[in-house]
Amino acid sequence: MKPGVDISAECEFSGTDGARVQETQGKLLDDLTASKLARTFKALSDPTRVRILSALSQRELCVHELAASLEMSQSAISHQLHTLRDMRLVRFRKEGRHVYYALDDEHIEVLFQCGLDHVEHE
Amino acid sequence: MKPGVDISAECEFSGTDGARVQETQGKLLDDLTASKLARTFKALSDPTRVRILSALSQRELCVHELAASLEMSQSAISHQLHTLRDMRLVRFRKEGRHVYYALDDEHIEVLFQCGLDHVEHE
DNA sequence: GTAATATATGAACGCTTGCTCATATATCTC
DNA sequence: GAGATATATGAGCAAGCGTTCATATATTAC
Repeated sequence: MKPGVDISAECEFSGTDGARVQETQGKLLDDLTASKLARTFKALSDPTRVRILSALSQRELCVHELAASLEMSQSAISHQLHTLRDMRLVRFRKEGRHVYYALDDEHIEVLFQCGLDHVEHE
Repeated sequence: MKPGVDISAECEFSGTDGARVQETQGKLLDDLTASKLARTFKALSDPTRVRILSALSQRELCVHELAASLEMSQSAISHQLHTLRDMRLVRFRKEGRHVYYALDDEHIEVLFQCGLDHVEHE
């Protein structure tokens, strides 16, 4: 009933609730970290990108090989590679007219595998 | 130069390329698994959902407490909880007018933490 | 030089997503 | 019963996303 330092919780037990809310807020992931984390997962949230990473986990591949392997247009693959590059999940090297892409680090493979475990675990 | 069993790769070395493509295709994640995996990551690809899961990793919370903790509308939180419920990432129990949500299993926490490691690792 | 190949990218379009707002349902208090 | 509280949900809308198509750039072959 007393006004208190409550934020906006209107649950029946406002006092206790306020304390729980404040404690939760204190331990909550900060906004920046939450956004970064969401961004990381978002990079892996599309089937095409997942398949690209799956292909690259075997060996480096040029754009055309990726397109042929996934049976998708070169343009679609290039656009997705752009996204993956922005996220620093892949690196590339040029060789003549070809551009070979590879996974940027093994850490993303760990995350990838971790997701796979979850899928198989269900 | 020979037509071969090539799929659609037109790289200069079409033969070798075809072999690499076929080998890549063979080891590639199948479509269903790729989609499931993408779906799993997509569930974690939004800052609001990340923050909800972060809050629930501390303790179970009712909708209103979540809304207050994240300083978001009850409706927005409810909609996201619906999504998380669909993905079986949270479970809930009713107690009077309240509905308390909690993480559904520890496995999602592993994946969550794995993503955090990646973010901090960068 | 021209032609072909390999890749990147901008525009457009349809689909999805995350929010708000209004409202429905359920429970509790009186 | 009426009114307040807690949650869920449908409609609507603006923003984002993933593709295609057309085109630009770069390299190689001739």
